[in-house]
Amino acid sequence: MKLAKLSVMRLFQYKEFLIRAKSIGIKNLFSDDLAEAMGTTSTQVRKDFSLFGLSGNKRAGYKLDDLLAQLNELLGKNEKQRVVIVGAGNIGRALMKYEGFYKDGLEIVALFDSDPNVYNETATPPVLPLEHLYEFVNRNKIEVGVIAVPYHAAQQVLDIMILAGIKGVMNFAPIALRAPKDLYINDVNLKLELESVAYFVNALKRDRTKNDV
Amino acid sequence: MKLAKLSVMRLFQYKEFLIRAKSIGIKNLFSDDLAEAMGTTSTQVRKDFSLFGLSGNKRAGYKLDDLLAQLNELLGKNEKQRVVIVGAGNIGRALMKYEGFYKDGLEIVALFDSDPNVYNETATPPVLPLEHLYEFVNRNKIEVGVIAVPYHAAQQVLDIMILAGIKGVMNFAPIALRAPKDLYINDVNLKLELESVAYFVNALKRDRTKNDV
DNA sequence: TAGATTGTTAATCGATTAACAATC
DNA sequence: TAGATTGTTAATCGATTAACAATC
Repeated sequence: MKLAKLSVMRLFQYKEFLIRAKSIGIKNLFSDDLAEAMGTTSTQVRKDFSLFGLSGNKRAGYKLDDLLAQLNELLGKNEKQRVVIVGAGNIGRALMKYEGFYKDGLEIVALFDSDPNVYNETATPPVLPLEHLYEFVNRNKIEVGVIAVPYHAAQQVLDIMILAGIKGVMNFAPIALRAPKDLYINDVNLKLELESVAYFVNALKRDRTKNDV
Repeated sequence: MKLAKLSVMRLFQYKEFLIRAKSIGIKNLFSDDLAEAMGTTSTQVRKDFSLFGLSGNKRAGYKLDDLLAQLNELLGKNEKQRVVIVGAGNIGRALMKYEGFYKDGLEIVALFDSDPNVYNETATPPVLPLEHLYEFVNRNKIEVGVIAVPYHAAQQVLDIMILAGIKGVMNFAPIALRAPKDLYINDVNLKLELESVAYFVNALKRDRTKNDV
């Protein structure tokens, strides 16, 4: 299957919206309704669906329950995905505390850190010594990891993860990680994202000023 | 100026790398060195530079100090950008505590929340009542805001921000916000990012299984 | 000079958007 | 049926990559 990363991301968002729509009693909708809610176009919606074989009815649009069932199937809601987080700093702990994961099939099973002061083996999820990372991941066959450590530690953590069997990583460290091609890496750089907002605000302001003159 | 969003993002990353390189005494480098460090190609690096008029020397590559100075100029390091965060939950507080912002020109000047239990007017930055958002932003001419509230409150918060004069927003709420075109919005959906990692891990596994058969 | 590197133009790739036939 | 909506094919757009001339 082709990756079509951006389409997949939107499928997750359609799903999110459909769950909300269902909760307020909606039973059927058109691609236009979805587009409107998502801030995209109905063409985009139908294109995404077409890519993944999701189909509706040429007269009555989409049946919400059917669509949702198909999306759940496609996106693998049914398989729980267990996740470890390395780094119990600000970001690691924020993710740990986020309650929204569980109902969508994501389970944070443990955090790891190198600082003994934050160990907490009896918490849920437990915060464990970094040295246990390999063994924990390997024994529990964990496939998804989050790297939320300072940049100078990130590559080292990733190397352990790979050895232990991790197949996909969400990386918050602001560094280009080296990894084999079959590892899926998703870099998220929050400082960069915020910096870019500031940049574009300034850039647009300059533009406006220029055009005013 | 064209937006070239992805190029701008990379410029910030080049800058980050140059600062580290400088700290270990490097004085000159080639596009190839930058590419290697960033996990991209030298063509990409030179293309990015070319887009923004950054030039090197056809024989000796780039002088680190010059390049850094030009990048700082371009990316506006010199203007401090003040930022408000709305929502003092997990994400809002994690961002607040992040120390890396200040040295790159970003200053979190206040958080806002609707829960009186988290108010703290004397902290740095202070956590203030949401009702003060409009007045604070307006009076201090803040232009950048972060939305880190639950999705059902996000649009409301954005509307206040816009009225108060905010021009760019980093939005963590998983919802498509409605806003005039001249507002710059950067959506960051952490759950979605993690879900997609899990998805691609499964998808690639399926692929591999299929090919093995 | 010969070799290495930059900077730019052209080609390719992937994703979005437009157009429109099929059909309920 | 006529009108509305889907699903797909073609066109466009933006970003990346390849090719290569310029030149230090």
